[in-house]
Amino acid sequence: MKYEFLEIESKWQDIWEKEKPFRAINGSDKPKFFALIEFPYPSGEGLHVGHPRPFTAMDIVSRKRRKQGYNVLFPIGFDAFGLPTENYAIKNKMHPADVTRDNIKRFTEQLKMLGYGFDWDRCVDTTDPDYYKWTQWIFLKMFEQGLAYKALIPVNWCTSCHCVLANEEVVEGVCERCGSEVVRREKSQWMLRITQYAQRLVDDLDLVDYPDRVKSQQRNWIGRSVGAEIDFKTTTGDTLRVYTTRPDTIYGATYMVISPEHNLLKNWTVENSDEVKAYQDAAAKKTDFERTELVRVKTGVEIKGICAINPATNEEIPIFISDYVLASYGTGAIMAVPGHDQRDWEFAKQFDLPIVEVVAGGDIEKEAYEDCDEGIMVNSGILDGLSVEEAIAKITDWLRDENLGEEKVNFKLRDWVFSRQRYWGEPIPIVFCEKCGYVAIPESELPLVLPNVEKYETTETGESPLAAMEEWLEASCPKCGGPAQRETDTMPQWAGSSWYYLRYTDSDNSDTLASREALEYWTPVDWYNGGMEHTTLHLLYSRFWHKFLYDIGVVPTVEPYAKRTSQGMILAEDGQKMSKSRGNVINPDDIIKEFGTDTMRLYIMFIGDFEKTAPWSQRAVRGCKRFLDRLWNLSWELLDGTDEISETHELAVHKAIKKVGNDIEILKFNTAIATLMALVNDFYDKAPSRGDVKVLLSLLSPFAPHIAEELWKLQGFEGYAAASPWPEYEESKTQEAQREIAVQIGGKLRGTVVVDMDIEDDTVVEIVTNDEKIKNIIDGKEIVRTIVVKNKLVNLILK
RNA sequence: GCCGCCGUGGUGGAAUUAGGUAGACACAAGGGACUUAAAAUCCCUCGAUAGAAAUAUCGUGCCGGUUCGAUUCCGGCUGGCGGCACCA
Repeated sequence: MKYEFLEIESKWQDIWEKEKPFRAINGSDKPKFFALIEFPYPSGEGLHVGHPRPFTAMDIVSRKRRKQGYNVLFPIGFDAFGLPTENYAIKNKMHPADVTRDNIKRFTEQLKMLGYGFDWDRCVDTTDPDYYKWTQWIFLKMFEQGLAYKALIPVNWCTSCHCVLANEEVVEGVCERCGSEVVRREKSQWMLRITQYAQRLVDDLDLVDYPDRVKSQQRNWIGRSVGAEIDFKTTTGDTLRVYTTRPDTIYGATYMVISPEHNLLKNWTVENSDEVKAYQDAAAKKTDFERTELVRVKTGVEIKGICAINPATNEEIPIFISDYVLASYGTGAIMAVPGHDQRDWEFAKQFDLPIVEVVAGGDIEKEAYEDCDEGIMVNSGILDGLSVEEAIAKITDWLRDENLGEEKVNFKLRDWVFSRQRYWGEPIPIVFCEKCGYVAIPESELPLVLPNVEKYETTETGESPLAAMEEWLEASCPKCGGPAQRETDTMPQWAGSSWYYLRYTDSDNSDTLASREALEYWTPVDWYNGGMEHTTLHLLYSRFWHKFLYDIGVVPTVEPYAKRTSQGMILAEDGQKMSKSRGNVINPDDIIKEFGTDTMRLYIMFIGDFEKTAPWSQRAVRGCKRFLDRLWNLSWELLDGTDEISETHELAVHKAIKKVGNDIEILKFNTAIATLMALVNDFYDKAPSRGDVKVLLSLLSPFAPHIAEELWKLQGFEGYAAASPWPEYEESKTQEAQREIAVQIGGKLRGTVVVDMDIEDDTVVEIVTNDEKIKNIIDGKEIVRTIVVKNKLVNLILK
């Protein structure tokens, strides 16, 4: 009988469709396991080979957990709002909702073809009003708590998407999505106060099991730093407050700088106001990209006629405006310490300002001495002779006592720009009333359904397409009943994905986003696998939302995800990123058609270290197909022997159970598969019993579920391979009775001997020294030292 | 510039948890069997150099250190990848 993989695979997929063996049960007594993958964005291109890598990995883990007796929730859904769909709809003159429906249909078919054990009954779609009702509800709760607010701010404006972007969506000065130029614009935008959670987002990283690279990237992005705010008086009676992480260097502050956007001085008796104004105007015109990425020659203008007074030295120091100081960080003004800050040093050189050394140890003639952990304070009045650490403590106390400043923690994290001038997103459930301001629509009116519009093209002016729709715009104020205008911006794509995992626990609930009972049972997510590219986007955003929901008593846990892992990217055969424009995209459908789903699943897991990038190899796919062919040829006929593990293969089988089980837990799917391949090779050397094959099929079933199920049935084993308990090994049976150990002379391998496991060191040495070959080498020399590593080696040091 | 990760055969990658026989498993290549032939399948070889062979020497980016012993630990360099970046 031939291995008709296509027939076998569709047969089992039909059975799963009908019998729903992968359904998760609410209210079960079993221990729960919540496995999560990042739900896909249903693009027009369909699945690409990047998708199956994380999906298959978590499918394997889920299937193993089911076999281990867990009630497993492994759900799937679609993150379907967003720009690509809208752009595609515009281009092809379709409605985004229709495009979304078609794409979801295609994705669903493809995912089912890959044989994933998803609980399809809990499938969510972020564009479904029954779903986004709760996205809007969460927004209203945030608005209620003052965490959602509207502000006129300089925003990142994508010149191609005609839309604002969050800081997280701007990569190297261009739009993360389309690569177009991002410019600065002043716009009134809805904002979410994620900064209020900055400290907790940092602290609680200690509570979760994330890879270090993820934790450090989030910490880096949040950018916590400890320093002090210090007040500097000006000669015109103003107070300039600055933020510094190095208050100890205050005696070296020889000038001050304020950012061009800020007008921190009330008493503006500037002698050269034209010059200052011109500089401010020029800075305003620059994009962020120009301000940060281009030539970093320091520019600036001195504000003439006003000086600041250094509170430590009581000396008058000049004040400059310069665009190397950012308005958005700290207080928007700094005390410049050119001796110990390279940027200040460059500026001081440029403008011929005094550079004073206050920490000894560097050479401030050449460059600023920044890394002065070991330096000693000099030229610093009360701080002289102290270490930097001591000086920081002392000056901070002094500032507080003198009422000149205080310790202060700052974050790089900015509030989240939450509105988008696009059609295909969740409407923001707010109206604007002349009398009452921004007013929430009543909860009872949710969902606020996205209306059908004639034209949903973007506008150059930066207005949402909804703004052109009068029936939409006109509303009445829920507070005073007077005329009001609806918000026309929509939410960003990250909104729906910030809480979707919660919906899975109780996806049909119409009274609440999920019942308390379901949340108590299922959350937190036990294992969440997703891409590194979401570390400072989705992963951070959803941690923020979750913490908010915890604070208002909706969810029972502080953190959404107990454990996070990340897959590496799949590159094209040429080592380049796969992309349509390069024409090197691999379509999973083609692989499945030619080799079958099980081969596809195996290869994508065998390709290399799961956490690292790996290039696709069309040839190597054959190796995995060959493995399944060999397995099929070995075991489609009824085998001889008992249902017990045979004595012949006892060692190999027990070792395999241990190795495959452990490897799945630590994401070493490639070596797990290698172990299974080696086992089949063993079975070719010496015929296996039915029991040996039973274990093999059970171990294989999470990886290649269709063929495992088919062979399970052909052998007449009870029930389904997927439902059979995960095999157990006996530690004693994973140990060989004898072992080949290395014999080294002076650390160099000189031979091997076979000895009994765990025998006495003395006995091993005796065997080794009596070995013919070793004897010849030792002959005539004295053994000065003998090192024995049990079951591994003997090393003899000769003289 | 700062933070994190990585460098192993012709190729993808094992071994790195705790220092202990480097190259598992697979791809490609070469040889053989079967076949009219090809494909498929099965068997063998496969880091480099020398040798008929046994074997010897070298070999995990480079230099050095610790150690009986280093792919693994430490220091320095070099190349690559990812993130952050005028954040005071």
